[in-house]
Amino acid sequence: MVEENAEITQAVKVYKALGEPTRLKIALLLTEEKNLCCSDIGGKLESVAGSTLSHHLKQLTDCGLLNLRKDGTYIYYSVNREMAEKYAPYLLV
Amino acid sequence: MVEENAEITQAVKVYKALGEPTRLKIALLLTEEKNLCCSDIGGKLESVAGSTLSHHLKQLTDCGLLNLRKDGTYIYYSVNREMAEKYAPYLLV
DNA sequence: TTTATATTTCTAAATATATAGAAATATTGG
DNA sequence: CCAATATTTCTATATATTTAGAAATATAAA
Repeated sequence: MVEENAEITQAVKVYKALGEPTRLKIALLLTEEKNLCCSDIGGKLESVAGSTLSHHLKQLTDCGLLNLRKDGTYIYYSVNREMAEKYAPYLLV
Repeated sequence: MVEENAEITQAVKVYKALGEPTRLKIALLLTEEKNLCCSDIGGKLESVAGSTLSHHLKQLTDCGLLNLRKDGTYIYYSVNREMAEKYAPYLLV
């Protein structure tokens, strides 16, 4: 019998985060170009409201796929390579 | 500007399929034990209706992650290793 | 052919998710 | 301090997903 455990819960979170077009694009963007902030990312996607973007970035960071670095008013995001390698090396060009 | 293309659409499908606990468990089950049929799988999961299982298996096969082989009344499923290697080698123990 | 078993399709309901506007919070620069 | 900019939180709505019962379909075995 397969059970729900922390391992599975974690993997599901990561794959759920990647299983949505805007979020997958964000992850791909950040493998090409490191350290983009929320509004940089918004500028590279077609018409996404800031609040929407914020929710997507939260999911991507909550599952551990993105790292963030605060610098003043800005928050710079980058892909956590260990996580990408473990769950989705597809992301890593 | 990041655009929606066939590549991204395909990857989103795969990750969406894996981003749900029951489906991830099915995928993991099938990497351990090849060629299980729908009801075998049902027997290894906790209380999932046949119709529900059928929908999950459809999503997993539609995105290309599972192969199927019909044999009489049964349909045997197995993981498509190329796909798993490309998108989610995490699955492959 | 009838029966039993496996799987799918149809349908409906409950739940979850994506979306964005408005207000709130945070930080920098003037 | 005040104004400008970045991001988040709150709230609501539209859409999508998960779920399963019942009926339908398919195949094999008696």
